[in-house]
Amino acid sequence: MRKPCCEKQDTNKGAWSKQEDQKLVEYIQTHGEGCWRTLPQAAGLLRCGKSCRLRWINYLRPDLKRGNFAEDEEDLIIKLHALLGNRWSLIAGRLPGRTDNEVKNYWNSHLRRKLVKMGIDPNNHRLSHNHHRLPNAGTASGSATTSASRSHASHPPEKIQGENDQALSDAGSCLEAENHRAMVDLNLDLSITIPSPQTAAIVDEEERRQNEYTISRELEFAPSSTLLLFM
DNA sequence: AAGGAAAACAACCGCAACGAC
DNA sequence: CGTCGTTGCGGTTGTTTTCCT
Repeated sequence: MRKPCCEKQDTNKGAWSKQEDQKLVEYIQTHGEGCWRTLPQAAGLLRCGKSCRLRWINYLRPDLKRGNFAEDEEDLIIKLHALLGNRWSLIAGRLPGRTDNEVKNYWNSHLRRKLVKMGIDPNNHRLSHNHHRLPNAGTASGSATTSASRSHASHPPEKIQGENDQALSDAGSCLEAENHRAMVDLNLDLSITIPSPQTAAIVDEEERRQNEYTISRELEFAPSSTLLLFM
């Protein structure tokens, strides 16, 4: 039986105090990021390691860029979401100074609504049925509509199988055809190397990982501006 | 000014991946 | 090669703030 990550009875929960923040920052500045499990005790914090890690990554790290998202950041998030789905850490990785939690929250509170207003289904980045042609859709935040309207990318190609098994099983086989089509669309819109649609439908776990790697690599090396050009 | 609703933000939880042994 | 411990991720919930009536 695995031990829980922290002893529940002796840990603080909820908002962090200034003193706690200070202890954590000082400890990490002195010792660096190390074993999160042992860090709280070493730093004299009554927190579980997970909580410390989250606090550091999301709020205390010196390289964080706080404040409002710029328009180009918004744009990039939308486009990356269309490509990657809810993989916030990957998306955040393309936005210097932003954390996955921040991006996720911003998506849920701002961008999701924004897309809905534009007549775009934020789940799949396609035009909603009741907005077959929205005069200005796609102007406000760039050309998200372009790919969004044609792709079914909330389940990005490389995660069609596996990660979304439950959703897929619910949707049934017709969705596979839909996803299948999305892959073709992605190829058209995003210029991303994806295995042929024929193999995609039956891609196994290993191939899926491989695809994921391919896309990750492309994102890793493609400058943001290049991505913008594609979308 | 007060109260309720909505939005925004912060943090927790559970699970999966990964590495060490 | 299997098991275990740790870390990281994504979903979700709780709290605070802002807006509206």
